[in-house]
This record gives sequence, structure tokens and C-alpha cells, in this order.
Amino acid sequence: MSTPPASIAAAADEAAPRSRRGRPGYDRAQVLEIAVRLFNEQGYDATSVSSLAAELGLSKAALYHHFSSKEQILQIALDDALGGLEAVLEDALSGEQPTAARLVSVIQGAVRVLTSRLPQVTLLLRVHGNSEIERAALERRRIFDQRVAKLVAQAQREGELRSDIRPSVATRLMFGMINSLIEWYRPAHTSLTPEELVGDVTRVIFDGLRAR
Amino acid sequence: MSTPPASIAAAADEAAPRSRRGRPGYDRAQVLEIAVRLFNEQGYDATSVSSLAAELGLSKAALYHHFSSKEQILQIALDDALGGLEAVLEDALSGEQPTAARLVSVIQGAVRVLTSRLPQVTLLLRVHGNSEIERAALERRRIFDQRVAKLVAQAQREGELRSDIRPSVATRLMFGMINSLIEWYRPAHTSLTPEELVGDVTRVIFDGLRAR
DNA sequence: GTCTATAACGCGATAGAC
DNA sequence: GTCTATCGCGTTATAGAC
Repeated sequence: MSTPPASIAAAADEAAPRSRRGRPGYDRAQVLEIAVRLFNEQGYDATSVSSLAAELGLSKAALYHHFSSKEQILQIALDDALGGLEAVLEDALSGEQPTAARLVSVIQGAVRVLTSRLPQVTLLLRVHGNSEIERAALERRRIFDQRVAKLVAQAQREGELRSDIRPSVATRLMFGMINSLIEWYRPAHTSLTPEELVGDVTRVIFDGLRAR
Repeated sequence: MSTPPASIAAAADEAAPRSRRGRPGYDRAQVLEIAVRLFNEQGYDATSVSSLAAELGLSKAALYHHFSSKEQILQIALDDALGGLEAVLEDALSGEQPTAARLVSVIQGAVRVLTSRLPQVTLLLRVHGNSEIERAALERRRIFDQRVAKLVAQAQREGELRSDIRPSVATRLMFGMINSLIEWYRPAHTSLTPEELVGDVTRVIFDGLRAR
């Protein structure tokens, strides 16, 4: 966890304090936030630029001051989610560490990215390859999964993980559990903190639900 | 696992062998199968009755011979998925069994329902409450989850499951892993059989990935 | 320098008339 | 069944307000 990468939310948080110049209205980060929320609620395709403009109380044209296209909004949000996950992996793979520790870092980093960038990751996980941008995002996810699966395979060879489950299957089950957080985890509506969740997920993945 | 409940696919399999009478064409089960496939590929809302008719090579009017509405098709598919899951739970709760064994039955039964009715369950898990029917389905899912969570809580009290994780969280993580199967498990495209998967999932949920 | 509005374009899908 | 008018889509040009 060396360099927490920039996110949409972080950019908004940084920009908000310093007084803005020019005509008052939305800045890029604010528009992004609302757009991603709408994409998640209604689906990307089903969300028209008109409805986004209406939600913001803007004209359609005004949106094109902030973005060059509807797809660019999608692209930025997906980049944010994928970039966060990839940074977690890079971080875990760099430096001297036992394989098992690298895997712990990946799992915990992934949960932190999920919880801190819920809207962007939600969008990413719902993408189904309907356009070139979506297919590129799916491909990046595939590569990410493969790299984690390699880590799992190595941990199995080193005797750290059980070997009676294929690395690809173990990786998918693991991320199935992690990714499902987007379906129910709402930091605002629960007393479960992100760090408690990080601990719960790590324990269940490594040691399971059985009492010991 | 006493009475494997009827499913769309099962109905089709049974109907296929025995020679059909009357005018040749699609029967209800075949239409259902194609419709659910389209709903999953394009989304329910985005799939027009016209496009479904086109896919089948039928007129819209012919479709309404099989079904009274587009929503009815959705309803039947969701009922099929929910009915399967609920039957698994009823089965696990009936009879004399330790709580832990009940939980194993629920998990394994759920994986079997997922793998044997992938299209219907996929549809169920993608529903987002956009209509009365979808909201009713979500409510049935919620009740199912709650009943399983009660089972988890009881298993914790009996010392069978670890108690350092809330029952609701444990249940969600568990079903997060199970439900994620719809994202990648394709019986036709892999050498992993459903029963191997049942075993893998059960082991990971109870004992985790760590070597022992 | 930053944000927004009016007006209109080309295009594909869809619905209604025939 | 085919044709066509219409609509809504993402997008653009231009200009004005803070």
C-alpha cells in the first residue's frame, strides 16, 4: 500500500476546497460522479445524455464542455476502477515478500478499492462488452485475473494454499466473493467499517467459516 | 436433496423425446429458453418483443399465443430460479439434521440449482427492481437470504461456525461466492463438472484456501 | 478562464399508413 | 409486408453569462 492512486472521488475532494474561478456550476468531477451514479442505476446504454443533462439541470450541450463524448465518461470511470486494482497488484508484486503475503495484499487492496470506489467498480463489474471500450475493460480484467491466478498457483506450489482446487477456480471463487461486495456494501448505511470488512473477507477466504 | 424441482430446462428435456402433436413450431418451453437467453444477452428492458419474435422467426402475434405478456415470461423464469432455491432451503430445514449439515445442504443445493438453471438464475441475479414483478423477486430473495442468515446464526451459537463474523455478513460473502458462478461457469466449455464445483465451493466456504 | 444556452445536424430505430 | 414519416439519440457550432 505505497501510493494510493488518484480516483474520481479523490479529485473531487481536492478540488472542492480551493475556491473555483469562473461561472459557477458543475466541474468535471461532479458531473462524473452523477453520471456514474445514473449509469449504475439505469444502465449505461439506457442512460441518455438528455436524462443525464436533466438530472444535472443542464442542457445537453453544456455536458460537452466537460466531456468529449458519453463514452469518455464511461472510459474514465472504468480506468479509475481498473487502475486502482492494477495498482494493488503491482504493489503486491513489488518488493521482497513471501507469496502468501503478496496474496493477502492483493485481497485486502482489492477490498479497499471496492469500498472506496464503489460506483466506478460497480460500473466495471456490470460491463458486458457491448462496445470497444467495454471489451477493452473486460480484457484488462481478464489479464488482472490471470496474474492473480498465477500468484495463487505459486502459493499452491509453495504449500501455502490447498492444492485440491485449480488456481483458476480458486481465483474466481475468491474474487466472486470480493466483487459481490458491490451488491450490498454501503458504508453509509451500516456500522461495518471498510477495515472490518477487509478483515472479515481475508479470514473467510483463507480459513473459511468453520469454527476452529 | 429429495425432490429435484421442475425447471424450464427439465420440462424441455422431457418434452423433446415424446413426439409432439399438432402444428409444428415452437412450444412454450422452447420459446422461454430463447427469450431468457436474449434477456440475459441484451437485458430485459432492452429486449423488445419484436426482437424476440425476430430471433424466433415468428410474428409478434404468434408469441402471444404462448404468453400473455413479456412480463409473464420474466415472471416464469424468475419463479423457476426462486422456486429452485426455496426448495433447497425447505429440504434442508425439514427432517432431523444438525445445523451444520443443513447449511451444507443449502450451499450444495444452491450450487446445483445455479449450474442446472444458469439462465434463469442469471436473470434473477441481474434484476434491479424496475417493475413490480422484479421488486417481488427481490423481496423473495431477501427473505431467502434472511432464512439462511438465521441458519448461520444458529450454527454460530452451536459452535459449528466461527463467531467473529456477523451472520448477515457471512451469509452475504458465502452467497457472493456462490452467485458469482453465473459470471464464469459454463458446463459446456470446461472440464469442471457441476459436482466437482459443488465440492470446491463447499470446501472453500467452510475451510478456506489455506493449506492444512 | 470556466461554465452554460440556443439551435440544429446526421443517423438509426420504430411505428403507422398503405 | 413495405414504405415512410417521425422521433429520440449522441453530437456540434456558436455565442453569452459569471
